Amino acid sequence: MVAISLPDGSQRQYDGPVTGLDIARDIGPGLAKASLACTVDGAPWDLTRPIDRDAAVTLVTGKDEAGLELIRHDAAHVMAEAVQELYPGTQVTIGPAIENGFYYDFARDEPFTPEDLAAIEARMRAIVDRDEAIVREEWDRDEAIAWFKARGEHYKAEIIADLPAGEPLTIYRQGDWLDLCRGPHLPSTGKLGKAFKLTKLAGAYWRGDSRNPMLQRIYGTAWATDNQLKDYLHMLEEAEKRDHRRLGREMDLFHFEDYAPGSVFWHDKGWTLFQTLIQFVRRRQAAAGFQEVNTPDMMDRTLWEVSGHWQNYRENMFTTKTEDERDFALKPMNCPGHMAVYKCALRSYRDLPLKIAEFGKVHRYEPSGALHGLMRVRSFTQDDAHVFCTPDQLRAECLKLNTLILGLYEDFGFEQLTIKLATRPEKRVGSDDLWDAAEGALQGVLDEVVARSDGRVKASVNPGEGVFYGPKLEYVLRDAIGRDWQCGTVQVDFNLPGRFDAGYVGADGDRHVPVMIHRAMFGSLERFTGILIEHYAGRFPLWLAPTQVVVATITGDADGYASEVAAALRAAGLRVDVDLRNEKINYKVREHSHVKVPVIAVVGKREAEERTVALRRLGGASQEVLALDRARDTLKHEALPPDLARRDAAVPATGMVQVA
RNA sequence: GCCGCAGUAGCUCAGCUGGUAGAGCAACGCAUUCGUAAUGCGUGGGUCGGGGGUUCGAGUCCCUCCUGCGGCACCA
Repeated sequence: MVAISLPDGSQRQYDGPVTGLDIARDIGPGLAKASLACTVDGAPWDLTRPIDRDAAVTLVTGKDEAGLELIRHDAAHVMAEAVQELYPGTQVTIGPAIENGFYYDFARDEPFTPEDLAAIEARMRAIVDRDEAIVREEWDRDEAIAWFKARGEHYKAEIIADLPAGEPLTIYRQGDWLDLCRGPHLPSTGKLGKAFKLTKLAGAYWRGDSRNPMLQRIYGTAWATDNQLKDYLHMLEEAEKRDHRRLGREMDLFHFEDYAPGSVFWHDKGWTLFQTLIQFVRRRQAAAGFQEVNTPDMMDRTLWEVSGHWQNYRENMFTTKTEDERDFALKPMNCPGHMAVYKCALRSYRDLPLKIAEFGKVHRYEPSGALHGLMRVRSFTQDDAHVFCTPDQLRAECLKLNTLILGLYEDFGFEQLTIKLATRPEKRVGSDDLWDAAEGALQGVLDEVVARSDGRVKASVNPGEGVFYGPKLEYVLRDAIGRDWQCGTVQVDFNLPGRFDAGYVGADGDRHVPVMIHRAMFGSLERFTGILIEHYAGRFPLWLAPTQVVVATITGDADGYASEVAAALRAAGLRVDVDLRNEKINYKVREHSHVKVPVIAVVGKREAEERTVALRRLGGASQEVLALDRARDTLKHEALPPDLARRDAAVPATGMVQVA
């Protein structure tokens, strides 16, 4: 007897071994049809694999996340079968399910072409039509290795050889084709359905290591229903519409040139946005006790040797030799410059913590394949700072930085965060004792931050991902369409101050070495601007919009008044354009809406006579007619950056103009 | 850096197997003064990414370099 308990609490008795499919059939033909796999006491289990003991069984369908994953995994297998049918001699390697889809890495001398994708997809559909039974088999390890080797499947043989000995090794057979796989799988290829599509071709290193040969990866997406597939493809189109490279051109924010790969040409509007962000950070960090400095972009090699960059970061640095044979480097980081500022005076413990900030433009030679719009560039501006403090102050200072950073993100609506602790890398300076201390300090900070965050902040570890001089906390934020971006960092550094022979006089009158904390909040201002463009899809909140208001006339009669309106709004600090062109108002509204101007102030004869403006919000269909003074005050208030808005809210309004 | 793909007017793109370039939008000019997402007519604009080669002849074929796109690797 086998007793099966189901998720609804019911129990079923069977005389002997039973399969998930049997159980599903007993419950109903609809469920039998919909079931893809099951779990047995929580473990994934093939639908047709016998269960010979009492167990809790759950049936998995395409509606479950686990079911979708099965579909994607099977899609990978079916694709591999199709590829090997069409292109004999191609070796299979690995093919997992991933978010929204799957991929499979193949080894083949001939490159796949985009046209091949269509052929492969067609063959996949044929395999689904064949409805081949997918059968689980347990094989002996050595036999499996020999079997794959005999067929020239060297990668697969290598994978099996690396599997821990003693564990049962499972092979899934579908038709004439088979693959090593942990499973589970669908009962047959027909169950896969046809809601899939091959999406892209790419190279990928064997085992993810750039020293290994490059394989050919084919990506696809797969879903339980055609509608889900359609929705997903539609979502991709929408994401493309908010691509910052496209919006940057359409909104006239910036451009790139072939002769400066990875360096931005900011246009007036983009630079206005960029500077607005800098002003915002500047106010916030000044309030937190930072002083702002500026250090040279180019410094002598000897400085970089002291810092260790010349030895550890050279391949990322732009260097130059001058006529007099001196080596210089464009700064890839601001820390050595800030060390110089710190060191140029005798520091006492009373000066600590000393917080030095700089909107420093750094240059890094990034691999050509890494460049990507504003997101990955070779010259960028960091909202960088270094906190020099005593070891006793370290923890409290890290916590203060955390508060500052999280507060900043909230003002842009980024509330879901992951903070990763990146620990010591292989290539590093300093003793293990120092690394132990630094990693311990950050772990402690992280634990406290997570504990106090009400679940908004998640923590994880990135082993070996620290910088060569110290471990770091990486702040990863999630944007409006669910993508994660690493922006801020807090790095603890017990090394650089010593290398630079920096010191302070303690309360005991002796000389001590300070601890240094490196921090960036937005990280790269260029990249953060790109993230914001995509996050807001170009529809910036009023305070960030490069052009906040366009005053547009209906007829030439209103030109004089329009200029008056613009002057009044500009006097209130707003960024205003005037559109006096001899065009229809429809045309003007359409054009300014396309470039995402948040407010269009329409003025015609009527408004001129009544001294009003008709405000039209981006995306809105209606207008609001306000007296000019009223419109000015409303917009001025709305255009306040969040920090200044809070300050104003905290101070009872007096009707007096506030001086920033 | 590696794999694949691409580079034609400001933008989006067409240009079959080689026979010295085309559309829409934008721009400019003229007319139109028209109340909330495209007024009409007209005009100009390209050494087809750079260099080299094959050919009587190259946007089209070959080589090479550059840049971009999608991944991989790397990373803010």
